[in-house]
Amino acid sequence: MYRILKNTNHDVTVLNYVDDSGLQVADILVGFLYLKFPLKPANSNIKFDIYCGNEIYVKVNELYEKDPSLIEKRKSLLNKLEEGDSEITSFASEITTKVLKDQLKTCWRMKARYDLLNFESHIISSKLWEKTFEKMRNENIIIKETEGENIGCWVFDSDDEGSKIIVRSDGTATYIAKDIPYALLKVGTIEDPFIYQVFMKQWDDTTLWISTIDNLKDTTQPFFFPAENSITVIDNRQTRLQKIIKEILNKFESKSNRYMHLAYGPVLLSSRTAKTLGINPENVKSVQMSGRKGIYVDADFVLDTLYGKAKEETMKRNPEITGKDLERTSEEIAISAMRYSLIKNDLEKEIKFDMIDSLSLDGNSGPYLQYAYARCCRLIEKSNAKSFSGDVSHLSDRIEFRLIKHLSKYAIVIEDATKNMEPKLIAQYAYELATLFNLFYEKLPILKESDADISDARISLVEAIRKMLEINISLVGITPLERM
RNA sequence: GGGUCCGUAGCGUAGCCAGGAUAUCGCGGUGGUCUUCGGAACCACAGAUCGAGGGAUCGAAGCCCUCCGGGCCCGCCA
Repeated sequence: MYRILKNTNHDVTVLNYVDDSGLQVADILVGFLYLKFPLKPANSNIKFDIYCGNEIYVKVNELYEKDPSLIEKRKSLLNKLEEGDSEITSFASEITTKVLKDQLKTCWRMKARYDLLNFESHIISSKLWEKTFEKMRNENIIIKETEGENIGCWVFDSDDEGSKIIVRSDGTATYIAKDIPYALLKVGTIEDPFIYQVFMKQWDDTTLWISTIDNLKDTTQPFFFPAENSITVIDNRQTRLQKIIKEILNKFESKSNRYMHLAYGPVLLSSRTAKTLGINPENVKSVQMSGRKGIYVDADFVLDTLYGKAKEETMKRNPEITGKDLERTSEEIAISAMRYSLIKNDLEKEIKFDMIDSLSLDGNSGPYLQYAYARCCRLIEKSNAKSFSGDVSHLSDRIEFRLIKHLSKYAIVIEDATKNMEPKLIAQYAYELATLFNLFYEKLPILKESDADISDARISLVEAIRKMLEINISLVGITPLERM
């Protein structure tokens, strides 16, 4: 969506909310401090984020059942984190930063990019949460329960979602609580308290900023808030919580129309793929992933496998591509296969991930689009055409008319995709264009055409297709390749 | 139980919101195209009572109702 909005002249800022506090951080700390997990994984090929998330986190959670004293240790760590114990806090920050950097590597590999990282821990330490809590109390948006099972908690009573605890009876803020000031910040109801610093440069040469608690007042500060419209992109399992947040925004000011939840469906594992991971689902079509249970496939593994296949194919077809070019080409093919499979269907529909099906580079796939583009490029290159002034009136075949008609729908498709937030429309449009082109290529001679007028017209048509493919596949984050 | 989303060939999907004629595409299957403009391609065939039933309509996969089946949400977890 970032690419689509940006290219339709919207001023877009991409925020990434980093969940760097709470229980899961304490779990990892228990692993390092009490269970004496080494600071570096024994196998140096394992990324640090995977090490923490899939080894330490899993083991620690298993051990809680056998050794309840660990739970006490976690609680004491959590308290120290919330009180800001300097030794524990800085260790935690060291760990979460390392995890974050490794997670970003994978995101970047898939061509995601961000403008700003916001940290959950900063929502607390900047007093943003405190101010929001005070406001909500003052305006009676939340009330303190004096009886019943939620006694002592601050609760929001939603009109149609029931009541929701915002602050626990021990005074700590729940998960949803920290989303409220963040939402208020986005629409501009509260002032931005953060100071920003450059975190690093990204793959697309843009700057990634982070909020910081350090004092850097002399530096030039960028402005990130407020936004005219904010789009919160999150799993459709969070729909209920997002509705509650919207409702709370409305209690402050009627700005909730500027806050929208763009939901997407989760990636599930096909039962076939789940079986290969040792789970035996009975009569079930798909299985939810769970890091804690070890039921998952990780993105890097899939990309690495795709990369291997793409490399093999590329070497077979294009022996002259070698070295860095070969690596780059194979990587771009792998990424296009993955990205396209994630966006070609409805955003809200769950994605059934199957290890075997997803490794296919044929049919309705990202590489198919790249292939059509590469074919266009080679035709243009071989034609030695300097300009494209072929006369369309020389075109007369039905397939040529269909192509021209399809090309002309471009603006409508982009508008539709943008207004309705449906990136799949662009993917589908590009796929149909590629399909029509392949048919055209198969049925009609282009360079071989003996009539020069017709040939020129067809070359011009190919150039139009090439350009349109380039624009559209780029919009969905696929890199056009001249050779593959 | 309440809310919500979904059910289209063996599998995965488009079309549904803004109703029109023989329901899209891919994978898989079968059979073809090929002295190649690069076969990651193209063509053909087989494969679907669009979950079931009812309703309004000249007309329903689509809209309304009922039922059946399934997912997700309904934590002082995040």
